[in-house]
Amino acid sequence: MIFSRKTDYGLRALMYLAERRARGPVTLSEIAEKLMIPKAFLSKILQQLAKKGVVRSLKGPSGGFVLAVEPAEVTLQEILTEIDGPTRVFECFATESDCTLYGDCLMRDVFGEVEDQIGKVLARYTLADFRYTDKLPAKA
Amino acid sequence: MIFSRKTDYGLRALMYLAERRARGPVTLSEIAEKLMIPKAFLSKILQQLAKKGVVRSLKGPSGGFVLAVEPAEVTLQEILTEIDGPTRVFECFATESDCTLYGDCLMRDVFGEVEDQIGKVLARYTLADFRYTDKLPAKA
DNA sequence: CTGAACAGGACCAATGTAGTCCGCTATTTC
DNA sequence: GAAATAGCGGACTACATTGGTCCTGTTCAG
Ligand code: FES
Ligand code: FES
Repeated sequence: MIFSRKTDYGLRALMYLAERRARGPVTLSEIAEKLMIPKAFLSKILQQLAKKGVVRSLKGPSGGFVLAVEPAEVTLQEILTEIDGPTRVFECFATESDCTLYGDCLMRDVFGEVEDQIGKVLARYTLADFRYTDKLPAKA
Repeated sequence: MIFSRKTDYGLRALMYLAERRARGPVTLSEIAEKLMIPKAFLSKILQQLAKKGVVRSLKGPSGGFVLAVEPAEVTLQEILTEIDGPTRVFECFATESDCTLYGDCLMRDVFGEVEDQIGKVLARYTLADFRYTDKLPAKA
């Protein structure tokens, strides 16, 4: 019951890209380094987001990644769905055998409601609500 | 992002116990068989719930498990927390190194809000809202 | 043409979940 | 006070998912 590390990485990378959007493509290496995310792993995540059209990727020298959407136009819900698939909260494990035994089992409804509420919250925020602030760590 | 099978098993077992409450202790074997849950696994779950005081366990012949609380007094939220721990939805993976870099990172708040909403829904239902109905499968 | 940069497939490691086994202890019943 | 019954609890295994690596392309600016 937790969003994956992939989600965290992806979201933070998008924040970073949102901030640099005007300044042209940002390389994988830069993002990975600044955000301390394993490069090869982040590569997969960005590839995935590129396929979904959230970012655009440019090959070759002076290439990199650019945010392909208006930060204010893309909700957290959309992002999380694109990274990790739809937010599912419950799966009836009795399905095959005896879910039918429970004609009035409320679990379906309760957890459906839970999913709706999660969706509602996530849909209220967009990338524009998040800022990557590049200040130095307090401890330094 | 899904509630565990353990949760499903535990919840269904509690429903069953709620239904049989008046008729004295129910053995592990009976619950496991009726609900098609691996016996040894269910044993662990019920042990856990026994320690938390949700069920009471009686050893020896004619022993078994009895629900120790009023079905209407225990919310889904409490049950799920007792089975799987508090519902956490997000964990900042940047914590040690650079979470402090993001003084105004909203993730904490957004996901906190998500957790609140989940809690609210789950707190609205109690065991009494669920019924274990022992009818035969439609297909039979 | 060359080197910077992403693409993508195969692969590996760590983690957590699901599930098993077995000897131990408590309780009842005779 | 046996013997049978039922839960306890620790150690263990199996499996799936997630997190992460590596290496060989392909594309493209200069
Ligand atoms: S038994 Fe299938 S949803 Fe409740
Ligand atoms: S960086 Fe830690 S919560 Fe956002």
